[in-house]
Amino acid sequence: MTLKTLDNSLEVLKYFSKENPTWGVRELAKEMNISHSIIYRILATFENQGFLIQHPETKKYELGLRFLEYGQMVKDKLNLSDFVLPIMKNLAEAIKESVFLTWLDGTDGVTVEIAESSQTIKFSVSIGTRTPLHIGASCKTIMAFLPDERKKEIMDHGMKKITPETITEPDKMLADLEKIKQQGWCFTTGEYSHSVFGVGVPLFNSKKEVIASLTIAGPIYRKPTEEKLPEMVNVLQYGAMNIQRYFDQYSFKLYHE
Amino acid sequence: MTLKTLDNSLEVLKYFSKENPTWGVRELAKEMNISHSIIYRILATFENQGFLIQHPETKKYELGLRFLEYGQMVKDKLNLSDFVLPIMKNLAEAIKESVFLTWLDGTDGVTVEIAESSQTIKFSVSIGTRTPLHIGASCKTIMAFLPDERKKEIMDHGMKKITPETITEPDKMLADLEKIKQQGWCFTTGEYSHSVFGVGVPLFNSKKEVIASLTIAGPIYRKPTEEKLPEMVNVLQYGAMNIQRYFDQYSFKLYHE
DNA sequence: TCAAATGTCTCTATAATAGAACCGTAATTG
DNA sequence: CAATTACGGTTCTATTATAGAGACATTTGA
Repeated sequence: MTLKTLDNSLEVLKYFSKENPTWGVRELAKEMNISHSIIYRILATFENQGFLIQHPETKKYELGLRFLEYGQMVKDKLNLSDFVLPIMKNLAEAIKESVFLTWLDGTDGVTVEIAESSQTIKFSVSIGTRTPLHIGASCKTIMAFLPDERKKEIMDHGMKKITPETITEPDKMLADLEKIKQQGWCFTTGEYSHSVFGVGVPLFNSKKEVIASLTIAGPIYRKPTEEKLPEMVNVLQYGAMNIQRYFDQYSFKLYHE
Repeated sequence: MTLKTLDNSLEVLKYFSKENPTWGVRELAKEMNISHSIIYRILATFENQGFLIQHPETKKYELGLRFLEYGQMVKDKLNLSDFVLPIMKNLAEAIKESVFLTWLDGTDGVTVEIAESSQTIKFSVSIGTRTPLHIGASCKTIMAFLPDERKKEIMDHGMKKITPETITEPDKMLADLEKIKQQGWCFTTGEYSHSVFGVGVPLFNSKKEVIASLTIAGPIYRKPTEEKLPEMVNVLQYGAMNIQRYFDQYSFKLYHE
């Protein structure tokens, strides 16, 4: 059983996004179809604790500095920048496309580390970005290696179509995942964004459970030809192997182990 | 009026620190002197929403990936890395000590950006670190330029002594702050940590209210001599002036403006 | 100049929470 | 190896905090 008040409050917090970073009390109440009194109390409480701040003139609320602290703590705990990021940077340089690490978190994949391509046109994504597991190479790579019951949970959780290419039919998805699992990698075009391609490979914990994926992505006009794809997969798998070795060696304990 | 349930829950969250990143239900309940049922419900609710995760074997809780997202959003909003960080890096190189930017947040100063010294022995601090405003050069610099009633609030909020050098007597503090305000900078030794010196200067918003400070810090054995100090202050003030110009120019809107 | 929208506050029926007691399991210890 | 302690999780009900409508003073904008 969960606390309803806290649950609602966290739901409110989720409306503070990159697209909508500031909210007025009644504005947010209208958006959520909730009484403005309730929203007011929630926002005021978050503000009291430094999780939100209120602009003294506009009276609107936005995320507070408290999140810097917590975000940094999570980052420190993941401890990817010392060993994993350099590997990713090398990869990005070799392939000349952006490389990113996606972590499994419930029914989402979360971008936890990025090495951007040096090209002027490149795939770009923020740390902390959250994507449903049925969308795109980085996420489907993870989903493919999950137990069947987890796959079902994720599909039951709802498969939103965000581009025409997004797969939303359960049967089609299962067939696709099966193929990914067998070949050990995933290649997609236009699923996450209509102008992006991606190639992903999985990463596992010591119990051989999938916990993350390593993915390269770039603009669709640079997508690999059928002959070039195996080579790209090879390079990516080599990088993943190095990261995997680090996970194994240091008995990478954080999350799902 | 604030929501008690949410308030308590956020208080619980604050126990997840760098020093104590993982907590079991009863362990945390004991620490907080609260029934373990209550703690359990709070932790379970946070976990449900991805703000905490539970280790499947030890059953202990730690911060979840959701904070990566929020932390990054706050960082993006501050938008310091493009213009301010390079200035800080230049400063750090010129002075050969670490330089950091501290933001006013309630009764605390929060480290929001860092340029580390290239020396092997250097002052090091994490982004998001929160320090009471009465401690150290970076914080006292801010406090000195706050209105008197805010100073009183901060002192009433409690002045913990964390080193022998920490000033905790209100009268002594006020005299110290007055001096800082008049000279426009602050030099401290051993207040934050017994082995650290710091020199700080204030930064203001468009209404001339203090919102942050720029500080250099290093090991106490490299602290500037009385003759060298003015030069160091000069270099620091020059950097601060550049940052200030950026704040003014781009009508730096985030927080306290 | 008037009307609509805003953040904040007050009130009370109602619904959610606190906290003790309990459960089965896992770890610890004599 | 048996007994004890500690653990996360659950159930129960008296108590308490919350939901939600409404009012208020300001501000905004037509």
